[in-house]
Amino acid sequence: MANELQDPRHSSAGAWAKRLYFASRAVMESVLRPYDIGSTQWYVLYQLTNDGPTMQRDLGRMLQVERATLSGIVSALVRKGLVEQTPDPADQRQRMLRITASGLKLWDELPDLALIEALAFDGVDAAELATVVKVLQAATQRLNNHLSKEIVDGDPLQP
Amino acid sequence: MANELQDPRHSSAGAWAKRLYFASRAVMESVLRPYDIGSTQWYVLYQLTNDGPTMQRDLGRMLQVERATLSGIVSALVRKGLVEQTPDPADQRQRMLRITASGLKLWDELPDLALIEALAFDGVDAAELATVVKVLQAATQRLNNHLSKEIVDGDPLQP
DNA sequence: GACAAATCGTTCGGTACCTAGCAATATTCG
DNA sequence: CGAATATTGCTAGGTACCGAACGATTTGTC
Repeated sequence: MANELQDPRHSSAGAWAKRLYFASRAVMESVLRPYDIGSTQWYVLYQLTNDGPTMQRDLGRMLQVERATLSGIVSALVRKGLVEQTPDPADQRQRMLRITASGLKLWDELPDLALIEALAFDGVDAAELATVVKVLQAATQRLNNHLSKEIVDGDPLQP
Repeated sequence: MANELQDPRHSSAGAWAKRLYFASRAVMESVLRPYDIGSTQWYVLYQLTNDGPTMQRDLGRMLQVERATLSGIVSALVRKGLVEQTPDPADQRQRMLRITASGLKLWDELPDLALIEALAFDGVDAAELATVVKVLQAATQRLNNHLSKEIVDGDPLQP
């Protein structure tokens, strides 16, 4: 992101969004390290445990992650024997993901990561939190809009 | 981050922080793609152009990036011939980074990335923006504190 | 002066993210 | 029906991040 410019940048909301993201990931990964899984792998296990077998395609949408990315994450879990990946009989293009017995066993040992979110925003005023969500959401949308327009119009940042 | 849980998570401030970070990076990278450099590589060029030759050690602190990470970024820039890395005569452990003529030439062609930050938060109320920074900063700090304590106390999330 | 400790950069292995392009399979439409 | 199109997942190659371990060098201390 290169957001640590002296000027407006190192104290900007964007820079803090990045820092929070990395701090949050660092906590999750330090908690998960002993179990040898990463933060997104954790979510896949969460999903498969709580909602049962899921199509890889649908999981990608829930996670908002590209197919290529999820492909790597799933293959890591399959390699570790925690998840089973089988072709869907109805549509051979799709893959069905299912947690294995070994995956379920690991899941039961895992600490509750939801506490991290609680820890981060503990005691913050609800109205302020709502403002944060509103502003970040709006900013994200503006950037994403810009991104789509760019494809059509060329690069508006370079007049 | 695995922050897209149905429950409180996919609408939480933490999840939006992640989304904003990635949206912001996506915009930067789409702008920089034609020039074949990444967002952090851009910052290194920015620094070397504006503040002159810099120690790799100091650059790491400015960017708040681990030595291992910066090492890779610098070697990518050196490979592309944009940056020159030489040992500091005074302290042979340290490396001095300097932009090359070719790097300077590229820099002059690059669009102004500062506009991205402006675009994202355009028209947002200043007071709200201040709240966002305050909350994100506090949350980051809580997580980082937790991280340091964890090393001493073991894992407080797992009672 | 010599040995221990700290610092700096690199390499290695891992996670998570992306685009681009490919192969296999489904679907749509003439 | 059969050809064009869309969807799904994969690989390859790139960026950006981390921790751990290693070598080289400097600093601190006895």
